[in-house]
Amino acid sequence: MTRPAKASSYHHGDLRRAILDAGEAELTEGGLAGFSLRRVAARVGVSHSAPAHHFGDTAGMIEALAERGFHRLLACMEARQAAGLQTPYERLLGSGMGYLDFAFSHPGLFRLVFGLPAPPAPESGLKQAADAAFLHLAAAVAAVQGGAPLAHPGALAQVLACWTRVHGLAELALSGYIPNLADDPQSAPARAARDALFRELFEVHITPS
Amino acid sequence: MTRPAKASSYHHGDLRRAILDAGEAELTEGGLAGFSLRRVAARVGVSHSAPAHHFGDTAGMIEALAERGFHRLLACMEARQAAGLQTPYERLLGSGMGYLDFAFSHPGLFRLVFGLPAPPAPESGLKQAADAAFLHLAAAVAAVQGGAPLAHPGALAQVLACWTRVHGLAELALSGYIPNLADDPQSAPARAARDALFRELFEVHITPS
DNA sequence: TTGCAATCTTGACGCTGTCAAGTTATGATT
DNA sequence: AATCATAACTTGACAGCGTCAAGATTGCAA
Repeated sequence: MTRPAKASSYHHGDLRRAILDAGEAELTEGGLAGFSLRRVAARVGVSHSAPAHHFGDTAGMIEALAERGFHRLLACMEARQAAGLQTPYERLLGSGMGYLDFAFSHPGLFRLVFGLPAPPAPESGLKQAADAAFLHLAAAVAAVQGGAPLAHPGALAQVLACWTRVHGLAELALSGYIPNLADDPQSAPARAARDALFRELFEVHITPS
Repeated sequence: MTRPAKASSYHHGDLRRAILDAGEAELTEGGLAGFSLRRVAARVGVSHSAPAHHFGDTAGMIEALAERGFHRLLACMEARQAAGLQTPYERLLGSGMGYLDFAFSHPGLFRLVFGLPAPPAPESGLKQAADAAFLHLAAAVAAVQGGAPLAHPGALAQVLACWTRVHGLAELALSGYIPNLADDPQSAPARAARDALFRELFEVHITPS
């Protein structure tokens, strides 16, 4: 339950969340390139340095947005995994499709998240959010292989193989390098096309001749 | 043979190339985030708006750098493919390793190149450079499969599978999400570790249970 | 030699992030 | 109930940024 915004000028009530919402909207509309703390502040209707008060500086706000991004990524993967068929393999594919859903429904946020260096500080919320998303994937792979998540080095390689494949597809498709995949990315047919291509590429095995 | 820079203030001699060199250096040192036309100009020793004269605006300069980036990417792939063993499959793996070489030796340029939308204009130098890199990969895959490059839809899927795998690995490793791969990226052991992981991930096949 | 076009500089404008200082509201203490 | 420390937010200033218009310089061709 979030407190509603107040009418008075000072003490907005939930300004931190409001600024993050506005930042995400700015990211959606203009991408990371034209991102500006002052425009975010103007969109919320507060002074130009209110964001810095909550996030320190630009890097701090970017980091807070990235943490949000990881939460959204995890939510997308969980939603699609749950909607998948009942075999572990289909559920793993569902997680990958959720990964693609996130990339195409929040392209600016996706680029922001993975443009940042991996969070090093173990106690940061960003690191925890990133770990949660990674562990979701590891568990999905373990469910297919029938062992505990990341039980042995080979299991890590399996997880990394899945991750790099879906991530590479997301990045290249988002940039427009994969034909007929970036047109009207929110539509149901576009999503179906992404899913089909992901399934195909995921299973391709290049055989040494 | 490039003309040497002149001593006189006006008419530098080869300013366009000098500015691109400086821009690449700035990218290496500070990444895309802190990129500034004015610092590039200062590094070359010309006025603050000299870059704009050659590239129009910031986007124009970014685009010119991206074209350079694709050329470097192709050169890295060709170098490693030539150094590979004689089987087509090993040569394909070599191209992928060259892709990783480029990503780790020019991380800022790599991020710039693939952060841009795919070039739409067919006559642009950027589009031609991007196509050349893609065709190199398509040819390497075709050599393994024994057909002409991109002869049928299945061949395109094979190429995309290779591309998304190496690209996803490059992106995630560059961000530091893959352990023990971003430390001292230029060293020979680091490169060997990248190559080994790439080879392993490239061949992993997730089997439906 | 003259004139023109390309090359580069200079100066100005608004926008940006950041910092220091000031203003207002909250909530705990007395 | 009055006080006061503190958190929340504003205001004003500063340097750096991209971009544009105008001016200065140079090479080249006629």
